[in-house]
Amino acid sequence: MSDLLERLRERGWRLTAQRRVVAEVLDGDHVHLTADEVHARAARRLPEISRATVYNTLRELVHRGEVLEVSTDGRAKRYDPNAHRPHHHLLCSRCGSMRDVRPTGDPLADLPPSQSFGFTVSEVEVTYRGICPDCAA
Amino acid sequence: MSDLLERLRERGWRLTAQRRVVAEVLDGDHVHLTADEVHARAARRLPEISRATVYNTLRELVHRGEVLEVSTDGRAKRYDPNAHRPHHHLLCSRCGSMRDVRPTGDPLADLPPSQSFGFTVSEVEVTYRGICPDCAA
DNA sequence: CCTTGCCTTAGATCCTGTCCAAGGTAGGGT
DNA sequence: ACCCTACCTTGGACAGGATCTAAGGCAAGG
Repeated sequence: MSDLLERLRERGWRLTAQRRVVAEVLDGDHVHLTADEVHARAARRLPEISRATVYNTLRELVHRGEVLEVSTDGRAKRYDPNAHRPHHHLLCSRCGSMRDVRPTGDPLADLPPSQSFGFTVSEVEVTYRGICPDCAA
Repeated sequence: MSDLLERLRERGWRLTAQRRVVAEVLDGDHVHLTADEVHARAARRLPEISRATVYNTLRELVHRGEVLEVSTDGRAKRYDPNAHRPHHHLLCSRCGSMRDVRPTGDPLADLPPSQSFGFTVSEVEVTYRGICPDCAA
């Protein structure tokens, strides 16, 4: 993700300490953090960073297609830095944690035109739900 | 859904005017209403019904498997009375409206065991996103 | 028809996320 | 190297969705 910042700057993104830290946090563990978790981690390196800035930055990264926003059943949204390789998610119904998965098959192909009801379909999201090893223990 | 109330009463559900009205609202148009929409419609027949009761009743219907709860990307959850026939959803990214769809193929079968990461997977949800005919117009 | 325990209610409260006005700063221009 | 100015950041207010609470209401078994 080091080139991410470079790429964005070329597209006219003003590079600030706050944005750098947010990007670095996302680049880190490749987990799926909530906005508040991103804020907490960013604040370890930049204590004055505000929640609003984290939200703003995440929103823009999502907008620019650099980060994926995944909603998790009414809990806080999670942010997935793995935006460039198509994949789906495995969600723990108990604790809300997630993992990336790459199922076989193409669900978009599984939607016959007769089932489109006039929608212009552009995206499919597949969510597998279950109990994660930690919660099962 | 007329037998729904019967079924629930047999399982020890106390039958009240409020619960009856909520069930009737859901049974109606087979659309996907939000909790507030359910409340609004219920209030047309039972003006004193409170939001809390609608939420309580919906939560229980979901818990008992009689109604499906579908989250829609940070907007209000929607409630789907079509809980007994497996299907998936088509969601308008602009207005949040939904339709049921029945794609071919079984996404659960598309998740190889090597991709389960120790989760006990019990459910798959497929969400097709796009623009509905009304919003495209 | 009475009693009991489950329901309902209004309103407070919580959680996520967005908005706002005021002050700060990156970085192009000179 | 320094200034400007447009863009960013900030904290706190705000909004929407959903849950919780304490007090009173009522279904339905006895």
